[in-house]
Order: sequence, then structure tokens, then C-alpha cells
Amino acid sequence: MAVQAPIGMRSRNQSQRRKRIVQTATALALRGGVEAMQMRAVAERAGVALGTLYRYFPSKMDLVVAVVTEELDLLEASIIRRPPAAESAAGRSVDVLIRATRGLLREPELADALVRSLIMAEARTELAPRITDLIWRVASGPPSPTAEAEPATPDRESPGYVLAGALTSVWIFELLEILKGHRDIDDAQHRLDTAAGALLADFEPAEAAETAEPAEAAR
Amino acid sequence: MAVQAPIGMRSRNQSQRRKRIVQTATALALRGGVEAMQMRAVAERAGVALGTLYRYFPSKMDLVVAVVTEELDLLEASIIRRPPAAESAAGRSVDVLIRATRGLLREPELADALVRSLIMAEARTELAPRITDLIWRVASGPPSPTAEAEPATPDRESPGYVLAGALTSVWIFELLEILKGHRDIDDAQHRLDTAAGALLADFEPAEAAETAEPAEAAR
DNA sequence: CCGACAAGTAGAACAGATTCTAGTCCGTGG
DNA sequence: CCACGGACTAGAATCTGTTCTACTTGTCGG
Repeated sequence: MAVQAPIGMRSRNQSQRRKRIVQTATALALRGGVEAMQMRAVAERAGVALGTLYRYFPSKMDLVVAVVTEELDLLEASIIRRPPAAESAAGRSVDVLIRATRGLLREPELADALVRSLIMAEARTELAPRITDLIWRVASGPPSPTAEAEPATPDRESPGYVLAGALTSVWIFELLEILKGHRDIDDAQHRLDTAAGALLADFEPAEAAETAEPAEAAR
Repeated sequence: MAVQAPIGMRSRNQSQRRKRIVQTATALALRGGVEAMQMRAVAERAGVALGTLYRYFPSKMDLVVAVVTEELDLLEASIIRRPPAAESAAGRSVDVLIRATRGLLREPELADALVRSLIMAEARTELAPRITDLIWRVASGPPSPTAEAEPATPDRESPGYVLAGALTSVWIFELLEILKGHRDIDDAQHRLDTAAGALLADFEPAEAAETAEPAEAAR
């Protein structure tokens, strides 16, 4: 077999291979969900040996996390592309979360994988903090499209960040409930509104927030 | 698995058997954790055939949930025995949650099972709501040992209940983080204090409990 | 050119949950 | 008394994640 590409730089091939694996895995997960994303199947369709797959992703969970991480990238990009417009920190946060929810529910199987990853994933990759950072940013400042000055490194001990983390927990659970069929989106939104209202009532991005106080930023 | 209408002696034997299975499972889970609680092993030690075990518990998850449910009973009993003393609703809630946390961490393997059950368990048994109910009750009533006045049936749509549910989410996540080794109890307590302070700031089912200070929960 | 080596490959082997097969046992209605 | 049905049993079989074996290839320093 091994139509080994003509001798080339190993590292590029590696990342190429890795990418192909993740794509294959995503494709499989998109239908059938996580259980359809079987390691043998992924290896086969990606054209690598099972052992190789396991070299790149030591466990299925790692692969799931990789898939989900890409999804998360897309989500963040979409947020940046169209920032939330609400007045309050809570409003903006819920806006983002609900949009994320709707987006995810378009691929319930993937959403399921995301949630499980957020919850179960070991220290390997920190997924949940990415959500919390997102909320933090969104809550912190009315997004000023030009300013990069937004705290890309929030103080993770500050009350504001802790509360953003709490909201993340709530969101993940609501998403989970939706996926389990216990709620619909509107119900979840209502709950998120309630929780966010309480959690972010007097949200203030710790210190360095002064820089970003332009009330009505451009759109 | 419905505890179907009794049929003579049969039903007693059934519940006897069921109980023995759960006990065996618990014993195994107490050491080794969920992975040590292998279906074959449980069946063997409980003295039933594998098929029978699967008749009673269609999946391992169901068995885990059964085990964890018993644990939850113990927790509730312990709460009733020694009600939280703090002034504020938030203080009492955190008190209970931290006590639960400490108790659970005495059996990390079981704690792990609990958390995963709370999260993953399907509609079958509703574990998380039991926690929320607990928080609700504890938050609602300044512990009046005599008063039965508190309704055991909270309005699950009320803002107060929704907020209690949010606190449940936060707690489960903090517990998870502790189990993953990302936090210690004190850290978690601090976060719970922050979250509960915000969520239950002006909690009141009927009465008033203004002082929403992050309470020094019991040691 | 050589030997060491990392990265691959094909495929067998292992492990534990879940399912399936065949047959036994026992209480009950006819 | 007896056939039926449901609960059990022992154990094989299946499925899927994970690990292991044995062998090939491509790269590279010397």
C-alpha cells in the first residue's frame, strides 16, 4: 500500500495526516454520533493503521476532543463575526450561549460529543475554560471591533471570572438537558436568563476594564 | 425497571435479589471504583447469572445509578440529622454542598460514579433534581427543626428553584474539577460561595433572608 | 554505504459490556 | 395432572476500545 508521498518534510505530512484523521472522525461523528465514530472505521477511512491512529490520539476521547475543538473554533469565529448586541453583560452572554446552542443543535450528535467532552475530558485539553473565556470577553466589554486590547488573559481568580465559570456550568447543563430531551431551547433560554441575570448582575471586568468603556461601539 | 405489582412471594424474592445485587455492586465500587464494578464480577459475587443481572439493570449505568441513589439517600439523611446553621440562604446551601463534597470525597471512587451518573444518566432516574430539591429546601427554610411548613413540592418553574438548579450545576462541576485534581476543596468552596452569593442573593420563597454574605460554611 | 531509529502497517490478541442460545425450574390456570 | 409462561442459569458469542507483535520504510549521522 503505502503510497508514501514522495519524500518530504515529515512534519508537514504529520499534520496533514492528523488533519485527515480529524476530518474523517468528524464526518463519521456527524452522522451516527460518537458511537458511529469507531476507531477502526476512522483508521480505515482515513487510510492509516489502527496503531497510527492511536499514536496520534492515545484514546478515543482525545480524538473526540480534537473534533470538538475544531467545532469550538468555528463557534468562536462566528461570535467574532457577529458580536452580541445586548446592553447588559448578562444579555450579551446569554445571547452568545443561545446562539451557540442553536448552532450546536443543528448537529445533535456533535453537540452530544461536545458536552460529554466538556464534562469528561481529562486535563488534556481544557475545553470548558474556552467557553468561560468567551463569556468573560463577551460580558466584559461591548465588543469594539477594532480594539484588540480586550483582556485576552482574564484574571482567573477574580469574582467576575468565577461567575462566568458558573454560567458556563449552567449552560453546559442546560445543553445536556436539551440533548436528553428534557427541555426545549426556549425553556433553556429562560433559565439561562434567570441564572445569568443573577450571576452577572453587577458584572465588572475586574480592573483593566476601564479601557473598554465606549458605551455604544460601532457595529 | 418498574417495581411491578407484587405477585406473591416472587416480588419479595425479587427485591431481595435486587438489593443483594446493589450491595455487591456498591462493595465492588467502593474499592476500585466503577471500573472494578464489572458486570461479570457483580453477577458472580451476587450469585446471579449475567443474564439476570441484565434483567434487573439493563445497562451498567443503571446499576451505577442504583448504587449512587442509595448514597444520595444517606446524604439526605445526614442533612436532616444535622441541618445547616448559616444565616443566609446562600450560606446554608454552600454549607450543605460542602459537607456533601467532603463526605463524597471520602470515597473518591463513588464520588466519581456519582458525578458521572448525575451527568450522564438518562431520563431513567432523576438524580440532579434531588440535589436541587435539597438545595431548595435548605435555602428556603431557615432550619426550623420543628416546622414542617416548608412545602416538599417546590414550584419548579419559580425563579428561586431555577436558581437553585443553577447552583446544582455549579456544584456538580466543582466536584468534577476536584475529582479531576484541578482544585482542592477550599478552592471549590470559595467558588461556590461566590456563585451562591450571586445566585441566591435575594432568595426568598416567602420569607426574607437579606444578609447574603458568602458565609463561612462549616469546616 | 551502514546501522540505528522513528514512524508506519497489517493484523492478531485482549478486555469488558452487552446480547444471544438452550435449556431448567416453578407457580398457576385449566 | 399438565402444559404454559416467566424468571433463571451457564456459557458462548459479539462488539468495540485498546494493546501488542512482527515487519517494512524512510531518514540521517558517521
